Amino acid sequence: MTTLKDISRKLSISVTTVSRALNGYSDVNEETRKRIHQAAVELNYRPNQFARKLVTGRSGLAAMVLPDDFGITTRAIWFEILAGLSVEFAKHDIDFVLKVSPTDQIVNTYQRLIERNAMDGFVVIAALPKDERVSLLARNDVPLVLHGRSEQIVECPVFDINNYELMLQSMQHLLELGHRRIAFIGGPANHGFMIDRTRAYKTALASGGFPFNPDYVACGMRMTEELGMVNSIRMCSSGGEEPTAFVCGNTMIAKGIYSAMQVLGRNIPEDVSVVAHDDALPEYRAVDFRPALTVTRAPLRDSSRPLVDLLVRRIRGEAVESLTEIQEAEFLVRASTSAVKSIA
Amino acid sequence: MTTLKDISRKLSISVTTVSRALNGYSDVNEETRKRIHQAAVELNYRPNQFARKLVTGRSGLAAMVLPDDFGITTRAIWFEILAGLSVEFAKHDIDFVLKVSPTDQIVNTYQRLIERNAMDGFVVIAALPKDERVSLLARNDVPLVLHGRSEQIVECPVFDINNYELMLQSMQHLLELGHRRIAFIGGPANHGFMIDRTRAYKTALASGGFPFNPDYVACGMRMTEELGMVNSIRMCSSGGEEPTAFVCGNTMIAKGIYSAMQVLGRNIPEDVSVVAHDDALPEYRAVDFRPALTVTRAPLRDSSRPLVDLLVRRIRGEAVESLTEIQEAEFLVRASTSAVKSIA
DNA sequence: TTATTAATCCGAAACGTTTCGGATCATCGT
DNA sequence: ACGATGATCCGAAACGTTTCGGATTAATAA
Repeated sequence: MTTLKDISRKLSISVTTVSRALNGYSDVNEETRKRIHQAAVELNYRPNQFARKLVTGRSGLAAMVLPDDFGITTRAIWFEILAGLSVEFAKHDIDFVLKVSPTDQIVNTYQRLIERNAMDGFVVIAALPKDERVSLLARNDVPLVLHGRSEQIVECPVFDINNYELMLQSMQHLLELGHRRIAFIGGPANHGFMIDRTRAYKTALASGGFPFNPDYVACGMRMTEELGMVNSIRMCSSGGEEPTAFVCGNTMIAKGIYSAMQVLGRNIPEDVSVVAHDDALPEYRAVDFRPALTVTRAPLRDSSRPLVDLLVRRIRGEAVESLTEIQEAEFLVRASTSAVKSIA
Repeated sequence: MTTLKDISRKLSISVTTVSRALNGYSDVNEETRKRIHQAAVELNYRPNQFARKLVTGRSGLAAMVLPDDFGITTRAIWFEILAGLSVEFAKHDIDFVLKVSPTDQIVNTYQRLIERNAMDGFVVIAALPKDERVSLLARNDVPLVLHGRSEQIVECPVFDINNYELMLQSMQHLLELGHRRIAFIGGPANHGFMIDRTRAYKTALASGGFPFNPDYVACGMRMTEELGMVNSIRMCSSGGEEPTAFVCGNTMIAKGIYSAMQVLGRNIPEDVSVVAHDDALPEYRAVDFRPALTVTRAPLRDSSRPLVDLLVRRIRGEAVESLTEIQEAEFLVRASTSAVKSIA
């Protein structure tokens, strides 16, 4: 392993100057900088990040901690997120460490990580309105980036998609098609994105002058096929007025509804329209649904870059006010929605 | 952040002694060790792993690098592995870093990681008989643990399930039920585990005196439902003699075969028997198949602990000869296998 | 000419550990 | 009484960086 001292010796230049040359300080002659750089590549020099950490306080490590029961979603989706983060962090020369912890130990895990003081920052997914993780990190002044907005007044960078707007779009589309009894099968009621979407759902109904029926909205901890299946079946066989359209928190839920409708002998979109939010998961491609699924689309893949960029800028000490990014979703009308059946 | 020096000052004991006390050396009085420990918890002392790394050379970091196209399997399964590794490493106070890299850049990624010299070790999954990753790591003398056996003569700890034996068991079961035309739908032909299983497949046939028919074995890069589906359909509609039984590389493939058989109007197990190897993935529970699936079972979850333990022991410098662990699979007969239909 | 200034460079300290090579002191065997 | 032994402790160096506070020289301004 070659060190600064090796370069220093080889060139008869002080370690200080070698360090400053390599770090781009202005007080080193262009000529000697060249020589130093050249020697560095010749000797295949790699700075020792641990020595550096010791003096700068930055380790080149960022972490994410996940619940071992996979929380709101599935393994596949967590992996999608992890993979994206890993490659984006790598672009900034940051190693991405993954912590998995029993759900009831999550806060303790954060606590220990904070105490060890080894991570430059954290990414926190699926913010709750009052999020203990967030307040803990913020209180200890460790950089974090948040996926999903939080009610807390905490100075940290945030990335989110515009959940309110995308829900509004879906609803307007369905309302224009004449639907009135629109069901909403979403995710965990306490999460920020669900709160936004539910608000938009109610707003859209109200702005059309239509009643809000609580029986038409279903929440569930895990946004899976099963959730879509059991809730759509329940809603369609309660004996009361059935919904004529479903809007789904994601494409997995939609998949469940497709199965349910097949079981119940309902046709999409003739009998019931379906629209979903699409995170663009390769395993659940909305275009491959039969019929192809109408969606609001915001690829999960696309969120890793902004998340990482925001966190890196925070770590570098940029002002937090500028560090908020809201992404709009695309709206893609396909074959799963059509005008409501006239009530013969 | 409290350091050794703080404890040292508070107790008027040298930094050396504090360090040695905390690290369990024998040359410190039991009484003072007590005082030191107490002060350590009072001050909430956490050793600075970077300072430690600087002098010991160990960083408390272990890594795994994955292809961004997910290689032989699915996101969900990679996540299952990652989660297991993360919690097991945590037990040894090691942070687990995840690297995702374009498939054709994997070796470069390893190269860079080795040069940076920041990782204490690597875990390498799905060994190829001649594996460039393995030889690269071994050549640079960095600790690794291998999942799956490799032909290479490289001194590294290995964990594997007994692929040969489990295949033999499945085959014997089917042969005893009278099956002769047994198809094998497995994974990528170049991987160690496939080589072992294929060898067992042939051995079993040969030992019964039955012919090996290459049309009955199908390999594929990705062991998914699709692989099971298309290959079983192909085999059952080629016009020639159809297989009476399938053995599958995993339960996803079996799921694909179940779908295919339904499409083709075949009944399991009346028309065709199915047995699979079961990694115990929560999303594909063999007992939940209809009919319940006969399997050889070796939970993937169970592999993280031995993998991590082996790597940790290797890092600590234990002799490598002892560091090989082969796990036997359970054999569970359920409803998907039955005696072959008599050729009326 | 002389004091300033700018351009380059460098010594030494610091970050928080671990570890080598003793030092000190009481006890023990003879 | 005296060297040996064992128990307990410690100073200082080392790991590889960064950075503070100058030092040196040459060019510029007065």
